[in-house]
Amino acid sequence: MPKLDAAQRFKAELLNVSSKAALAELLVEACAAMGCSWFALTHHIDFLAGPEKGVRLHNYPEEWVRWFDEQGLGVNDPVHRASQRRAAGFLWHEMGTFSRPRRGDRAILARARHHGIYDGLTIPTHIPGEAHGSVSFAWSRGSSATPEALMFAQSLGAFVFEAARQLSGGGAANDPPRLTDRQIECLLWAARGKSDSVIAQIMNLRTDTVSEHLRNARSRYDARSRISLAIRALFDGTICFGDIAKG
Amino acid sequence: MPKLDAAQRFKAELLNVSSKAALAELLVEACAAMGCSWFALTHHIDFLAGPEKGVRLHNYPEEWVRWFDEQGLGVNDPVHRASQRRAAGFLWHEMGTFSRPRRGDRAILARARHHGIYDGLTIPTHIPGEAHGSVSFAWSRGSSATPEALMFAQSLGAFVFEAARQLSGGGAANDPPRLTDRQIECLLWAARGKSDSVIAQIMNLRTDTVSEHLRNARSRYDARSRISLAIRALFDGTICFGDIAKG
DNA sequence: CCCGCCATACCAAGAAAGGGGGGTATTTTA
DNA sequence: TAAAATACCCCCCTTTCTTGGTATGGCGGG
Repeated sequence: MPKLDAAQRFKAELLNVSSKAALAELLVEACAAMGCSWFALTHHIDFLAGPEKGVRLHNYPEEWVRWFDEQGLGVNDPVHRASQRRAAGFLWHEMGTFSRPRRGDRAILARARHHGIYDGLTIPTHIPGEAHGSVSFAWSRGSSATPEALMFAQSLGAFVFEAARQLSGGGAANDPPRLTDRQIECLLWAARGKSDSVIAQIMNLRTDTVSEHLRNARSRYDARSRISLAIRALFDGTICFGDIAKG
Repeated sequence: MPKLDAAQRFKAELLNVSSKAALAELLVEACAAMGCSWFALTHHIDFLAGPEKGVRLHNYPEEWVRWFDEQGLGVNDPVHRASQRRAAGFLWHEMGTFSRPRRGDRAILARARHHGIYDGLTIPTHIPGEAHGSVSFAWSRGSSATPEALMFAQSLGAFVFEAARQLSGGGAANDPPRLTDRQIECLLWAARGKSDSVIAQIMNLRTDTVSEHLRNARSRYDARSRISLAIRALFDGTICFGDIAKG
């Protein structure tokens, strides 16, 4: 297993990549260093735009990817789902300890094995309001993802992500709508399930004023319902679960 | 500089910490391994109101912290600001290359030096919609944060974050309600902002059936509104942002 | 200095949607 | 075989969303 200084050489090269091809090449090298067969990088910029806008790079077997795409999986498979709820990297075979399995998950994993993909690890990375993604490395039959590999991948993951971020146009791309203080306050109460009139009582305002704040917030997010508003604001970090739970 | 296997031992211990004191002790050890003087861990679940709700752990000089708090800094200092817009860890003295300095930043950094803090590095970590945080390590005069230390810290950062997350009650959820397939399907459309009648058209059902599914889902979550339902289901992982974005 | 822009707060009316309550009847599954 | 899950139906009230307004105070550019 590679040492820290190997990781550092990768890091230096990652920060200088100028094309997807170069990035892919580096990831192949990382695979070699860890003794695994495949890598997959997803970097998806905008909640609304879907994954087309980000970077998607991998060397998975074509048939597996075709099946995966045909099924309309994408962010629906257990690995991606788990990566949305974690800060730290994880081994696929330990996923069950922190992510609740869903019906159909086993079928997906079985299908992956059918294509030779037996085990793997994933490093999630998130930047609030900008991009979310992950880097995965996958092993074929006979070998499996080790804690050592996880450590190595963990030290690289964030830099892979930064490289992808640069390739897809950098951080300046999309800043989320800004809400005013009052709009956020109203939104938080709404996210707690309060009606406009109750919010008005709480905030000592007229009901119409509350409606007005939420209306303006919706229009800034181009959201037609308060539920879309809440979820988009949650996704981009304008509000967070802690804010909501607090009330 | 420590090797990857040292990082791994830290990781194993991090995942087992049961108190803030134990976590602090581990971070002191990490400092020793890197040759730095101070660590600072912020894990803010609530980032408008300040860090009271999350975990805040550090061994900075008391006077520095007192000044920092009195100034009402918090997320306003250059390091924290940079950490909100980065996925990868960074050295403080390289911050200028990716984060535009703000008026007052220099004064803050000068003040830190006045308290002995000359250089450092920070590893940001984020989980969309849940928590934002960072781990920093700081060096006193004469030494400085090196790329090697950054690599080491990067490999640990996410696990430190997960440890803090567990301590603040984020990770361990008591078993959440289970929704049926149809309930989840309806909920996802609702979370995308669709009305019951529209959902019914999409799913080829009567409007009442959709309302029924959502009513049952609400009752399982003991939620009075669909917005509470959606947010709680999001929080416990029954649905995730990716699911919602997909539609 | 005035002007526009924005945040804030308030008002009203009507159409659409959500939520609570009561039902019935199949099919699947444990 | 009993319990769920699924699908459908009704009524009634509340809430949300949309579309029109008015008015105040702050802040920066010309």
